Amino acid sequence: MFQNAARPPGRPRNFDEVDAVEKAAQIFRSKGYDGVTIDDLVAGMGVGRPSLYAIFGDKRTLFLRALRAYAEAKGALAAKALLSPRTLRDSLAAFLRHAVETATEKGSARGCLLVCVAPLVDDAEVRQFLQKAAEGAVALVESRFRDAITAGELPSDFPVAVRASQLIDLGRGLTMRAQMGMPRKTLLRDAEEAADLVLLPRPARA
Amino acid sequence: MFQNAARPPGRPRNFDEVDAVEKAAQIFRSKGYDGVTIDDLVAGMGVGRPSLYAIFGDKRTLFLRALRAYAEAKGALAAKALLSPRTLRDSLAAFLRHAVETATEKGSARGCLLVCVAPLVDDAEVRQFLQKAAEGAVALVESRFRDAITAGELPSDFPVAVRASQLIDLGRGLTMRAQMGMPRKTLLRDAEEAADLVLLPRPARA
DNA sequence: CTAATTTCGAACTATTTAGTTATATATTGG
DNA sequence: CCAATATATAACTAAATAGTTCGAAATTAG
Repeated sequence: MFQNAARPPGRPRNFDEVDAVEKAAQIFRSKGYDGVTIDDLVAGMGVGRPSLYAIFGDKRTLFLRALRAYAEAKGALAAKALLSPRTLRDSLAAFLRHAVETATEKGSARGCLLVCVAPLVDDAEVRQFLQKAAEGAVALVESRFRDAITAGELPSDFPVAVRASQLIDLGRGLTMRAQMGMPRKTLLRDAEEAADLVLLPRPARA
Repeated sequence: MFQNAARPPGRPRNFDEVDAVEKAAQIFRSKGYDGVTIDDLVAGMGVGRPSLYAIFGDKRTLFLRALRAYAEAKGALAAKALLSPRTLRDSLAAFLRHAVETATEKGSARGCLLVCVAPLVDDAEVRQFLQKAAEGAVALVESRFRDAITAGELPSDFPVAVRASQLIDLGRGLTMRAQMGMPRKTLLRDAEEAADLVLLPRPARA
């Protein structure tokens, strides 16, 4: 009863659907939304033009799907970097390093689909998704801060919400700079500095 | 001898060149580079199509000109916000508030041509310009920090370069969030928090 | 008023692009 | 082998787009 992958009737596809969506995400990441033509997608995904329309719908629909897949994958990796057992300082640094590394990978487009290209897409559903994703990222960092408070790594009055949002903003800044061509080495150094910054204690009250 | 604006021969233009470039910048800002068609520019700039080509060249050339004009105007305002006589804390906050306000102006596109759209343009000259502009912004903040050290507002070992770069990154983050539709009120609050953050003293050495 | 100059407006051409259709091909099930 | 199904390849259509051309209009100079 494990043979649930019975081949469906009809000519088999000569591409993998999940893989094709991943490729679409990379195409959008490197050319932006408006810069991508259907021909770019047909060529880059290895899917015939009629199949593309039949299976993935139009460009907008495909973009949304690629965006969701990208965000899910990236979110999982980011959570792993942030939540693996380590000191708080190292968690935050690992989180930012991961952002820098994916944004400066050799042989792939610079930048990030979520940070650099999706915000420019003029579409309500995309905007809504981005807002949710951003909220999720902040909440993840915030929860890491709270764990640190519980573990006694941070004082209980540490401003978790503010600092979490600031860490994400600093990560966005690093990613934007990656997109602009700043070298990885510089950005990795700045990632460490950013992790230090958001952990600075508030000055003692008067 | 002040009549140096002698009318040139030929039919006079019925648009102002500087004003048209400004309008072009707003069109690019609201639709991105690839999203803008020549027809968009013709309609939005109030310039006839053949005149547009004759006077401004093709889309890429016009974009570069619009970008330079936008950056110059924005840079001047940012410098004014940053360098007007006030406390350091208020200078930084004013700088970030200004970024938030222009990125969330009613009746105009959200975001920023420099932060949100130009980095996605796949063009060496644009990239080079952006790098210079970013360097300039950091240098401006850095020099404000140095003034503050001279004025005794900051300790002489304050890490001016690192914190200046971080302030710009935080500003980029705020601008990206503006583009994503976050309300001005929230962003203005976060601008204040960001100004406070980059001024936190380093912990006393052991 | 005439000639020269420059812009304007509209139309035109060639190219690119989105989306569809038609036919051939590969597979399952009987 | 035959019918049914799903995909692949290529060609097609209609629309959008970039860039140009051409005659009319507005101005200066003589």
